[in-house]
Amino acid sequence: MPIQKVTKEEVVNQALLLFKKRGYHRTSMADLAEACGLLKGSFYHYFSGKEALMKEVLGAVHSYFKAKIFVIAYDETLLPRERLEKMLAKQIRVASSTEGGCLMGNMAIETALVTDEFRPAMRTFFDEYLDALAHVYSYKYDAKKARQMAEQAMVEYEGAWVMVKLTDSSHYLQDVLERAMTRFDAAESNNVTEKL
Amino acid sequence: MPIQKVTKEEVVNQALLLFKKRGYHRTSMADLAEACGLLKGSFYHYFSGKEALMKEVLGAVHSYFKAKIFVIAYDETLLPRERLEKMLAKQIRVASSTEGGCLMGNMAIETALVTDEFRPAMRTFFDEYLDALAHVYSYKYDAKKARQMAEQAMVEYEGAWVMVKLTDSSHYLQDVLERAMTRFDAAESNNVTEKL
DNA sequence: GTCTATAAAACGATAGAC
DNA sequence: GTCTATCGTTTTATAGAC
Repeated sequence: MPIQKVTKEEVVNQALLLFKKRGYHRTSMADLAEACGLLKGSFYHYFSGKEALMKEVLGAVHSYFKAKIFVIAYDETLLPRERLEKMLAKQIRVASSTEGGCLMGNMAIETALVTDEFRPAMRTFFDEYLDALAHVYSYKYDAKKARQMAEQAMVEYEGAWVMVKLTDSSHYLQDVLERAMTRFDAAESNNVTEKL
Repeated sequence: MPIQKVTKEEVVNQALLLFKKRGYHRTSMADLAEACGLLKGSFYHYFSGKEALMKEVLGAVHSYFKAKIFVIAYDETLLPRERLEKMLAKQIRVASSTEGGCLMGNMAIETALVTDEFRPAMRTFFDEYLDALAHVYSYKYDAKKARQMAEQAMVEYEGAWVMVKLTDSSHYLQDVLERAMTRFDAAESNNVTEKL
């Protein structure tokens, strides 16, 4: 009797952990199957292939961020400053809770120039991410400046993971958070400050 | 027939181009051989294997940056501000001149958590890079602050490539340069500014 | 002959797919 | 579990320079 040993959701979750830690090309279907306690052939019952599996993983990450991270930016029960801090802190905490840093950033670096398969999903993710950050900054800055601040926070965050992976010192991530907050607070200061 | 079709240097250079564009795991020995006009077996007269080849590539990149980029930071014929701008602009120009962005950053993301083989070489590279940037900032800031500024420029630069790869818009890199210069110039301002 | 860069063929292992 | 393709690697042979 075809009793399902693991749900599709669990398979996606295990795949997320492995892809995040070992990357796309270094993670084999056998690795994934073993992590789920399945025979590797069983995978094709859930997904049409490795690419389709990764797309589901990216979709799951996107859904999670939409529901748990991006929404914070629009939570009107919090002050804008609190939203920014909560958003960035949570994102750092979530990404740090399992090995591998930011899956979207990793995949962008590893696959963006090799295949177009994952690009649309990743672009949408980062667009919404930037929109959320820019929305918070827009309480203090005009739209253009808010967008720049969002982009700056984003590139600092992604770049910080490069250094964290090499050095194992997480202060790079904390510094990203602190600077993002400092820039938010600096809006009242002089023009020179605003340009930073 | 000891008539060399390609020199070892040319092999390393071709490998650099391919590894930069397609990543380590997506680049096969056959790909590399084809790019050099050789059969893949012939590679093993130059290198003991793929890892050894990559190590040579990383060494070549390091040597290039030492000779052409890092030295700018210590060039006393230039003003400190000019050094910073020249350094960052040249690095952006060099990395953008061929596909794939920053090889060191790409490799850090792709391999740092999977193997320790390349880690020491990459760490040394980024350490010297940070030292060079911090040295320039140290003309305007104390050692600790200069180091933070260097780290910020670094993470912004590496993170910018994530966005460039996804969006094909290079403004992310120009913004990194502009902000690094603005922070350099902001040293004379008030304390709030200096913290950015 | 000896040396060496390349070609050619084939190795075992492992990949993704079914 | 089996398939086929391809991976990195190894081996053998060949061709030209000394």
